[in-house]
Amino acid sequence: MPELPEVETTRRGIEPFVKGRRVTQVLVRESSLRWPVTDSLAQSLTGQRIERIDRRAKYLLFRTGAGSMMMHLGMSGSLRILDPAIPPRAHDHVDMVLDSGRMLRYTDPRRFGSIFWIDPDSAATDSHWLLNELGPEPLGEAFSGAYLFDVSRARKVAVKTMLMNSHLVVGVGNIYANEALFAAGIRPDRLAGTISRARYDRLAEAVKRVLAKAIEAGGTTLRDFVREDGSPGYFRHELEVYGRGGEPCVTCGRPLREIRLAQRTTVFCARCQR
DNA sequence: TTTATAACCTGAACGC
DNA sequence: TGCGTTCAGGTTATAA
Repeated sequence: MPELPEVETTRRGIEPFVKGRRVTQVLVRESSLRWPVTDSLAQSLTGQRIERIDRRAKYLLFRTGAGSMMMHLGMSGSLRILDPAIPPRAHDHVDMVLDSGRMLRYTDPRRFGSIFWIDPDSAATDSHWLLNELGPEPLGEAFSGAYLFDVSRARKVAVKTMLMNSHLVVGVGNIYANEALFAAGIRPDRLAGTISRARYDRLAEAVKRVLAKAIEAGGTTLRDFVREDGSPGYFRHELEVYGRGGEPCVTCGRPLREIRLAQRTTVFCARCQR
């Protein structure tokens, strides 16, 4: 499920219940996620106080004085704040009981997510091997039209594929890549190296706008993280192209085209996007 | 170095 | 109703 806005919404949703709390018990029910959840997680995290939760790309970093728990939600992961007495259901893989009497529960049917313990030095500098080659945050100042123009010059790949390359910019998944390219009026299959600086300015601005709007929309659902039923905190996207192949373009009314690009469903308007 | 493809899993939706 | 097929919002490893 989660793209960057959902991960950020998750962070904001659980932080009030987790920040400042000590972890009294860690229960790993299923350790075979994207990478194995090792014993060091429970050993190191138990007894620690979580000082804050940061986000880098789609990773959540639970900071403690002794290191950090680094978590990725993969394609189907979610977190909820629950009463520890609530029995686990299928795919509830990890529980973290807090000294508040509540519990943070990790659920992930497809098990594409991951949970690591990282030592204090790596945690302080974000030098973990999964973090240290990531591109800039899309909502930060380092991400701009000038940056995109610069990194695209020698590339012979479609602009949408480049936008989803986490080494160049993090957090732009399939949904928001489609949406941002529509907003910027750029065809997803246009080669990255052939797009002008001015158009990259529009694209960078569109990426920021689309992501910020989605994060804002997530704000209305924060309370869902403490509900027992249903999946937490995800919101209905207001999407203009994704999932709408064949339907009329919201701008010109022509049917939206759907193609496969780098194995991912890609939707665009052949008239509005050039 | 850049790009393409396979792989990790399960579940939902769809067609027959 | 049941079964097989396809697809899913992520990311890395490996091959070309």
